[in-house]
Amino acid sequence: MVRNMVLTTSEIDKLLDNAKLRHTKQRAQLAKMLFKAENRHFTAEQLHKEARTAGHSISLATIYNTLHQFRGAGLLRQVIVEPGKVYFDTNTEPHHHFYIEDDGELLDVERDEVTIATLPKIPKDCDMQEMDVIIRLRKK
Amino acid sequence: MVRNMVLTTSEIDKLLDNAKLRHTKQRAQLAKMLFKAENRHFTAEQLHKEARTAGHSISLATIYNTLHQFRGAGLLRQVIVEPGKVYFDTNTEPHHHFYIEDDGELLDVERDEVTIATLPKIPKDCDMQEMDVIIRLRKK
DNA sequence: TTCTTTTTTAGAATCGTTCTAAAACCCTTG
DNA sequence: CAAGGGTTTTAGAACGATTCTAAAAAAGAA
Repeated sequence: MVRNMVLTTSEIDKLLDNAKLRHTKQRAQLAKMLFKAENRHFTAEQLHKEARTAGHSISLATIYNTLHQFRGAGLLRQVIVEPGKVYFDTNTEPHHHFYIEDDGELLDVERDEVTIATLPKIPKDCDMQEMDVIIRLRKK
Repeated sequence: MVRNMVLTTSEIDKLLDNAKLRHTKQRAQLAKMLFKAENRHFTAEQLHKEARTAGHSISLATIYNTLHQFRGAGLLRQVIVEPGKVYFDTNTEPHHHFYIEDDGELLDVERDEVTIATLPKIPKDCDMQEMDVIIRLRKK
């Protein structure tokens, strides 16, 4: 996917097509906000506020619906680091996270910055889904 | 700490002393339920139900208060694997987790079953607090 | 015992998230 | 372009886990 700038209208059309989602104003606006050059971490509330600030009137319910649809389409990933709050991440490549507990900030850790030499034996009746590595930090 | 069986009354006294908590019926009952030979994972609700089944009448508020106090004393650790639900773990040694998504079950992974050869550079204004490794599994 | 402080408690409040059902929208087809 | 049928959006209610509140109970000190 092209991500070195804000997506053009036709790129958004393509993105929604690939995700098998109908084209609506709200989904296009959110896609445009989210899929830019830089990956980002955010919560539903944060995105809602940001959308309102940008002049888009999108209900919170639609934010949640759309985030889950984008996630289902593999465009977003969930990160769970704190009780009672879900972060979303536009970086869907395998990677890890720093979590700065003081201000609730998430930072990506590239996959090759953590080398995992041994993995435990997976219980034989299970398949591995994914591995999350979260390094919790505190400001000095 | 002795943990190869149910704690005796005097061991519970010692545990509460070390934690700098006053001795109350509820804290003693919960300590007795939690700190046994086997480490365990549980939520506040689960423990509440279990306490009622065991014939102890402990309010949910007290369960939450006590779990946080035990955690503050280093007797419990929190594990966050699912939005909107906190697990507690009696194993406070550094270790990792399998999380079986189908039934919400947590399993310990001993520290030495995962070898982490390289760690990322910690941002210079931060200290590492802890590292959580969660391996998500799904039943075949 | 009596006094003071701490703990427990039931229930209200809160927070993030999901649900509901009605209105708005989108996409045909005639 | 109008009508019709399926989707999407929406406001607000509902929900589940957790925290708060303020009053009653228990603990410890004197």
